[in-house]
Amino acid sequence: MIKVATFNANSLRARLTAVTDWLAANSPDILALQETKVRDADFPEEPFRQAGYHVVFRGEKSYKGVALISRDEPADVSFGFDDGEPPDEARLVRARIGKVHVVNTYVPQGTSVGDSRFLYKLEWFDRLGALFEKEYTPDTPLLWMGDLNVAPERRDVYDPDRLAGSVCFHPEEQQAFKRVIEWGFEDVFRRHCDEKGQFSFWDYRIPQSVKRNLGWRLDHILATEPLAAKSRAAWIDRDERLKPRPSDHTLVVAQFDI
DNA sequence: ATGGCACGCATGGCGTGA
Repeated sequence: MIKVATFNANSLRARLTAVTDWLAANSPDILALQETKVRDADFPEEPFRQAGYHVVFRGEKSYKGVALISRDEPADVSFGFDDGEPPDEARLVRARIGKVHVVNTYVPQGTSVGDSRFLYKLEWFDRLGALFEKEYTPDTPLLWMGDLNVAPERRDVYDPDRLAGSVCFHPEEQQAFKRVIEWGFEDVFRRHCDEKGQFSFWDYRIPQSVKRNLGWRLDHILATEPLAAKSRAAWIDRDERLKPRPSDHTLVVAQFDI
């Protein structure tokens, strides 16, 4: 069995102890991090090495940043897109880890509907779809995980009527996301849990948002069909979000029998 | 009521996040 997880840390340095404690307590084989908010020269590699993990990362000052933390040494590591447009390396890292290919993305949040950054987000999904098309096949044992910044369905936000048309819960984003999925992914979390009210993000600004469960499901673990068929469990670690000084996201976890 | 809170920064207010 292998265990994989994804986590938007909202600053790795602010969350370093939380992440290393979580690794020690949960022993995942692969952890995908987003929003590390640290330039490569300042990345805290040593605590992960001491914990027995390999780590590859790409970040920039203050914003963005992705990392892959793994028991096995990652092979064929690459960052960003290679499609002639700006590569946006601090949002995409991919590698082969053991028998599995992993793509870890921090999809642009989009700022607000109509903003140029919202259009960039929609294009970003198209670029990602082209990357999957070019680099993999749906038969590849492939994991796509990360902060994808889209709640795909009504059951994935706390108040779908109120939030209808909001950034991260907008039909155009959902369609762009769905187009990528239709290339050959299955939502591994949804394979194991179809309840509403299963969230991975709760806004800091809403009082008692976690206890009131006013959240969004924005962080996802998807897999191609041959790999999804081997998944045995998936869950959201809500308790981590209830600890002191949390990220505004929490971890999504899945296990595979491989 | 479109607020709030957390983070990083050649900080003391601002841009960003979602």
